[in-house]
Amino acid sequence: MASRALREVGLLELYETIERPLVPVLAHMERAGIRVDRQRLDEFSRELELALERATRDIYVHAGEEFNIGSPKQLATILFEKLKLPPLRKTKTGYSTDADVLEQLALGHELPAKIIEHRTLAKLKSTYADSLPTLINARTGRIHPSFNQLVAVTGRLSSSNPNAQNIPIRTELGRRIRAAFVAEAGHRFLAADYSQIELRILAHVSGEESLVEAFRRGEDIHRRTAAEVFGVPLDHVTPQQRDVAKTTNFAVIYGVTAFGLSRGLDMTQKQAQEYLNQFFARHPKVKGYLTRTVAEGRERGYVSTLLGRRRYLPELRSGNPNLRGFGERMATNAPIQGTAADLVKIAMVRVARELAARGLRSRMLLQVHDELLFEVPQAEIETMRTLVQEKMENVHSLSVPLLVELGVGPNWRDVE
DNA sequence: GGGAAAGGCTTG
DNA sequence: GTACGAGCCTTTCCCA
Repeated sequence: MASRALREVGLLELYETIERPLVPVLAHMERAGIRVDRQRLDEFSRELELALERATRDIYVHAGEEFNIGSPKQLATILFEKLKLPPLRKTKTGYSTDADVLEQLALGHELPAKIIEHRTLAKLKSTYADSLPTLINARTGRIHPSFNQLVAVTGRLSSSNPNAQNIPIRTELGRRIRAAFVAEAGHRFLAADYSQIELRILAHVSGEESLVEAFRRGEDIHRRTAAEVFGVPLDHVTPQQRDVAKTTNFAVIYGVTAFGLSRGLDMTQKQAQEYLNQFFARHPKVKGYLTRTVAEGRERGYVSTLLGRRRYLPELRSGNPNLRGFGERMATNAPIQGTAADLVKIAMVRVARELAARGLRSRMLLQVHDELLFEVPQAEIETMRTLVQEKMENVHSLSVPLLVELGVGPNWRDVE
């Protein structure tokens, strides 16, 4: 019987208290769906079309001929054969033309920047502005994403048809897509985000005092890291130093390598290695935690989250150094990403339970890994602010506080 | 004509 | 040779 097998591997509680109760919560979210403003997207699509036509004409002029801009193969021929620009990186089948490469090439020619612009516009148009309206359900007038519980190996959810977890936010143009996700008349969206949840989990599981103390004091964690790594007082940290520290912090969570960090920071591998050495010198317990986690994974064959969720990693015993390296990065990342996923899922179950128990009309609509989005009747806004923040922040007691940031607004872009 | 692979871009 | 986890789009290739 399944529950006996789960009990034997210590996963019964995870199943009974998190995964199974989550099923009806996800079902409710899928049935609820979310409203998107078709007119707004259609209008934006027409604007994008005009911008694409302009960009296309520009590109043909700079290239000296017409070609299919959507074809990396044809683009590579133009850039690296016709225009003799330097090929910076290879793919399996030819020369890479990705955004990183094009940004470098843009320093020496006008065409690459135009290609980037064209790709940005084409992406927004095809994936979002033109696709989302086709997914509007005729009966509900809303789109109904699927939340997949059995896809991501770390325990995260994924989302499809559409993927509601990669709606643009980083650029002004992209945020116009987000603005088309609108709350029902008489309602507002309430967005609740965990602040720095993965770094807080790293602080907790490693026991690293400098991180734990910084979070307890409510400090800017990247600034604090910069001060330590660069050996300067907190108020002498430059924005550039903070940026380096921020990237380094993420690199550690991702399973750090000097190579990867050097790419992220646009510096030599040697310089990146020096930052890492300095980081680990100042954070010895983080170093110890990472080493311990990999060793344990190698011995047991799997690594675990705080709540016992497992990721099996046979790669850790591979004789192939490349494969083993992958395994080691996955081993350091999975417990952190997976613990965050566990905590968010628990919070979802508890918030849903509270909504039902109190007969509230607010509905949970989306989960984006460390964020929950609710549709809230005007009259319930203050109640929901308090309820959601309390349930999320107190989901589990750690050695550092969990902080949730709230925003309210008429659409998913303008929540503040 | 259709499916799979490749390359690329979006997000946390 | 490399950052961790996903999904969707267009082009290209290959086979029936």
